[in-house]
Amino acid sequence: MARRTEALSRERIVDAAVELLDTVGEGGLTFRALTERLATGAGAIYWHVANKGELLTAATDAVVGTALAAEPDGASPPDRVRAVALALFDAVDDHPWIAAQLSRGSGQVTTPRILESLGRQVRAMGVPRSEWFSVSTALVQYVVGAATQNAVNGTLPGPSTSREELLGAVAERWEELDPEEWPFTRAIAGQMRVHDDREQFLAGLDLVLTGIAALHPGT
Amino acid sequence: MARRTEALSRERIVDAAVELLDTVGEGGLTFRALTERLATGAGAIYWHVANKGELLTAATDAVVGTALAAEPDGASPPDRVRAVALALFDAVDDHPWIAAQLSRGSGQVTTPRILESLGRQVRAMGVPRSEWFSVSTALVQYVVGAATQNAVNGTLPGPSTSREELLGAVAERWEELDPEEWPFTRAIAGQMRVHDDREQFLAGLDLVLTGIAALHPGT
DNA sequence: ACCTGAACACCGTTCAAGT
DNA sequence: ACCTGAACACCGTTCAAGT
Repeated sequence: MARRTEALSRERIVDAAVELLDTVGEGGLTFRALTERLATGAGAIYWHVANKGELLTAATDAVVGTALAAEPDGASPPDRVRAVALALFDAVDDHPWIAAQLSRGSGQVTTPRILESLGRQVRAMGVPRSEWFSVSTALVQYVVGAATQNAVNGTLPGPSTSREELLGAVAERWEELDPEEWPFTRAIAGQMRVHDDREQFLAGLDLVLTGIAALHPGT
Repeated sequence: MARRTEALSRERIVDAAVELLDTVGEGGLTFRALTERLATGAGAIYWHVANKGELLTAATDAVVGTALAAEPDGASPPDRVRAVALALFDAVDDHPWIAAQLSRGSGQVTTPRILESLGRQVRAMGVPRSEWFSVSTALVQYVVGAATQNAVNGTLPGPSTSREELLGAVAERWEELDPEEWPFTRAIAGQMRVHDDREQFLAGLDLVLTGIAALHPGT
């Protein structure tokens, strides 16, 4: 708290950006808000950061990097895949603005982190080398895709809405669809209301892991 | 071409928005550009559309809706899953701005279309009803996630760059990484250079489909 | 080398006024 | 009911000037 006049640095700028994104959302990250928060001028920020896009990429990379920094816990390679996947899932859940970011330019920079982390487990599972690329990429796509879409579902109405209300609202909308045109979606609306996001995420991951084990039985 | 004075309508506005997004990209969709293209004033557009967000959602929904409109071709349910998945894949490939959109508010509106289309095939595969939600959701997450991330990879440098140059650039970046820190990513950099996106997308889909068949053998 | 802050060009949205 | 277009508030970025 006593850091009145700490030197401006790229790191402090990125930290402030993450804070703003977390508290005020994507629309709240503004150079004016940043200058105020950092008690400086706009030009000072531009000295350390090329533009807003680079700042968003750096913020995304910082958060994901932290989430994946620890060596993944788990007795077996599939368990470690689950650990990595959950770490990312929780990071996106805590910082929903990451979702849109990963579907933009930031993905180019940040995805390799996820690929490296998951890929090592693919290798450890004994998948033949010729399939490393295909299998690890598919795994990354499921994990990032699922985590991302989950965050989308979590941010429709006001920030005060509870998880149950949110799922209930979606379920209600689904139940009002024309049954002629939307038979399947209507049939599962009830389960939307009661499902658990993390469990569902892990269940989907199990499909992929089972598929890997079946199609590429390791050594 | 002779439609000099066609009445303004929500549909014409959305069509113009899609055109702008396709040609000038996400940053090119501007109310000024729209008014010029439609030869009208800003207020006229706001009469038919609440705001820019709604316009983006409508544009996304229109494109995805068209892509999924046809009954999916295929002899078996898995084949029809592949048909639906490829239709979406190609739509995102042709309109890369959809990727970011699906990771934002538009997902809420558009995802049910994809869920319905894929879910019907899940049902046809004989997956027990209690697993419909879990399985269909996971499938949607893989398909949307993979299609989305693929579009991210396709739009780094200028629009003139060829597919090979693009993959080559990514592969090069990966090959320059520190091998101590990035052993796996470096090991697969070569395959990044030569892989085919659609094939890779289908290979990943096969992992999921195989997992479904293994964990939820139908009737 | 690093910071200040006014200025510029541009954007989404509104609204009184028209038909 | 639908359209016009000027006006408003706000944003990202630049840059001459300072230290």
